[in-house]
Amino acid sequence: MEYKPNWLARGMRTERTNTIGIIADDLLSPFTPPIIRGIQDFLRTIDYLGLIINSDWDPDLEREAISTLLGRSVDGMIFVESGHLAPTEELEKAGKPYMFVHRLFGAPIQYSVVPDDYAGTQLAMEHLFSLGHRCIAHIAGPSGWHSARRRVDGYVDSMHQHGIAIEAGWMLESDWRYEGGFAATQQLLATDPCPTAIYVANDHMAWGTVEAIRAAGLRVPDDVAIVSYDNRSFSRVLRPKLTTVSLPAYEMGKKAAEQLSLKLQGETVATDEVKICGTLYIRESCGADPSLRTVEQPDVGTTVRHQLTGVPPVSN
Amino acid sequence: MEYKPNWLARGMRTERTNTIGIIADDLLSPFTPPIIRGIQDFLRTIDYLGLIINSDWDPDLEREAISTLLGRSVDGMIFVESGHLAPTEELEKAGKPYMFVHRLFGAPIQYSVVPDDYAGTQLAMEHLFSLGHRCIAHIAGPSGWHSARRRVDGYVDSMHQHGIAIEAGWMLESDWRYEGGFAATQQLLATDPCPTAIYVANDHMAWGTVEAIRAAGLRVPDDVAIVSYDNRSFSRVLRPKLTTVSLPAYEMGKKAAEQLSLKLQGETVATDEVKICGTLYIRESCGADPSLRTVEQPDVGTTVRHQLTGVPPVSN
DNA sequence: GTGAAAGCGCTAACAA
DNA sequence: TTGTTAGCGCTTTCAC
Repeated sequence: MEYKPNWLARGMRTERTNTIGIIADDLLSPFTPPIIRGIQDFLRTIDYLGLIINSDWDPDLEREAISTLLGRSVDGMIFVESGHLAPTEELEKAGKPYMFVHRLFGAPIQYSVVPDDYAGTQLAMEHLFSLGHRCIAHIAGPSGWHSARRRVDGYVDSMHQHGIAIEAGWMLESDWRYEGGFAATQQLLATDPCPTAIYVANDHMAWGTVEAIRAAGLRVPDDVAIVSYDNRSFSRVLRPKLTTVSLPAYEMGKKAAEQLSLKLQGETVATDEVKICGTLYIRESCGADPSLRTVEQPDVGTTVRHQLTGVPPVSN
Repeated sequence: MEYKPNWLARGMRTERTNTIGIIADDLLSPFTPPIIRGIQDFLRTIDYLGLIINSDWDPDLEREAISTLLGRSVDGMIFVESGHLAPTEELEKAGKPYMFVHRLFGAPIQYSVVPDDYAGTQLAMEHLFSLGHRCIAHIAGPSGWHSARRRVDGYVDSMHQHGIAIEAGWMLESDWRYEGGFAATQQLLATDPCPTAIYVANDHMAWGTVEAIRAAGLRVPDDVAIVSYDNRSFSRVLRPKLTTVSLPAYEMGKKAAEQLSLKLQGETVATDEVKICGTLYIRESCGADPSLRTVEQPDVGTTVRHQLTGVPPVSN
């Protein structure tokens, strides 16, 4: 009968606000929006809402955010790509449940959802093997990052599992960036024996790899095949379109929210890291048969917008 | 003395929660995160927090979101890229202030912050003129979008102001996408007289333009110069790096929050659209003297992260 | 000036 | 089962 409860009053009484706090390093980091979207979509199913604060990688801001959120009586918290924090004393004292998603640095931590970079790497490597490649090089990210190290492990193990020795110079550490990928590739092309395929640890560097190969007068994928990682939105507009393993940001966010909701209901949740594996998006940069290509989903929203406005779906 | 107020109780008493609702079409739309970040950064200065809900371009979801937010007693609302809504009856009845940011379609509306695409276009065109170009073509976005139409107006007026006639075939409507830009450019290159510069209405199409020009055996910027619009993050990793006018998403969000805070304080705010002009990022695609290039700021957070982790700043 | 008390809307506990 | 009431923590009002 038109009755609309006042959530403030209810929250005051029940000590439950149906709100959680989300502390993100920075909303503008590339994976933060999809992680948060995943969180939001799960929260919606349990009638929760999220209050988002940016900590900008600043420990003081992060502490302040925790304090602010506690003052708002949130029921729990999720730390998104939060850099460094072991939960503050204040958070522990409050006894509210919390989760971490996609912590990038530091030792592994409890109640944390992370990408399964090792398994994702296997996906990429197996694809290359299935296409007949055996001389596969790897351009890695900076070793300070979890993801970079795990992708290296995956590469090394994968090669060994196929009984292939990794030649000197086939594994290079770079910096995640276009320029780094470009430079590393130039080095690689001067290697003997020269690899026929390169597993590049992220899409940015892979872009540089594509351009370096072209600059050397070679073609992708005919002369050198490329697989990379992340499935950033530009990877399907680059030519050739990149074959890449997705970093399952959305799914990770969803999972973290799900775990949190379990804790919210008082259930005991396994403390160890939850690993989520991405998917291989088969496109053009490996030369796989076109019939194998992943069918691309339109970006969320663009089809609805299309129906609404008559304006065609736009890739984001 | 360690006293921490309970915001719920305070809110119940004062009818002020220091919280606003943010209804976004979709957190994953490219300009939504920077707009929200702008809102958040302003809100922080007045001790407010934002509750974000995605409406996914669905009028029903949007109505539901308004209702949810009202139930949470937010003090006001901001609609981010919300497609269509004239405020619902319920919102009006609640008497809470609200603002729109970056409404993409439909008739102009009150209390709305939008990009000044006309002025931004002048920036782009003047840059081209200053480089000596007179034969300038325009690849436009779909005419259903405000931004596309205003960018066309800016182009046409700018040409006329310089006393230049727009040749037949110099103005093409496309679809915002890489493929559209590519195809339009091929058409343009077959035009006589062939333009020496192209003003492309967004970065995505401009990417296609670059590739089409290359495919025709011509060079950017030597044979054809390109300016575009939006300043998407990939525009500075594309080679040549795109000279482009930014869509000032962050600033728009900030402004909207500022306007809302004025309304929150009971001040009367001008009802007409607030227009925010972007900035011209001079890079490589127009062939401007290197000394004129805009100095690039590192992405928010990456420098802090650098200090924290020893890992170099990464472009997002 | 200081201090006590009422009441915001709800739910949980208790009484009938 | 149904109905009544106390009280969550704060601010505002009103009495002193």
